[in-house]
Amino acid sequence: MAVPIKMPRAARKELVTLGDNIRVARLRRKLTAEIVAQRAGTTRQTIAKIESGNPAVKIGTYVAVLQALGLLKGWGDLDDPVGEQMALDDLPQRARLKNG
Amino acid sequence: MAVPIKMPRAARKELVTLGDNIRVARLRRKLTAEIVAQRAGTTRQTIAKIESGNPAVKIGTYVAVLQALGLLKGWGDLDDPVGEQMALDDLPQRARLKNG
DNA sequence: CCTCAATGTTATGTTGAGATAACATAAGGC
DNA sequence: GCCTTATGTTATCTCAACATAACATTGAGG
Repeated sequence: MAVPIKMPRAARKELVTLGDNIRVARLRRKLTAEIVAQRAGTTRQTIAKIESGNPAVKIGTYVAVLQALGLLKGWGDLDDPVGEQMALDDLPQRARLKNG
Repeated sequence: MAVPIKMPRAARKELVTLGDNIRVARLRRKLTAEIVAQRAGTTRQTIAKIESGNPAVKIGTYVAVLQALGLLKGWGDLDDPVGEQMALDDLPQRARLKNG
């Protein structure tokens, strides 16, 4: 029960992919869900949720699991196709809509 | 109040980086937090939490925000340094500890 | 195969995430 | 500088995520 949550297909698919990758990484390392759970400070059941792509899991738990598997480095670096230019310092601190 | 949550430094840092990247992407697109929140089906406050790297946010919300900014594609594809080889099909379905 | 550990599944209680709302502050365009 | 509005901040309430626990199933190895 507890149908995971309503989400756009593309988004859900991406989470399932991430979950699959995490599971593969875990099995490659021959680690049980229990062990990874302990290392990440969570439970076996939550690991299962992550590996199944359940969107209702805190990102902090995801990150802890990635770290437990040695997959964390550079994870937060998403490259933006839109922004070849402009770093945070060069951007306005606020967005302003058209007729403001 | 509400100190975000206890986490390893590296993990926290990675989340802050992700949040920064999301903020930059939003500002580049000249979108207000309010607009992004609507598109992602959440609230302005939660967008703020994400951009500040708060680990206590559901990953589903993160994904929805990434999608709202056009940053979703390929996000779930993390490359595992350990596994040059072996796909999911070739792996045992369960991990088995040493003296099993 | 036969065993046992790893995983699936379900139930329950607690705690905090997140929605909602209201007010304060400050950035940006004019 | 003004004025508008994006964002910061705080408070309250609800509901579900997560931990815990107990039982069922199934795969990996000997």
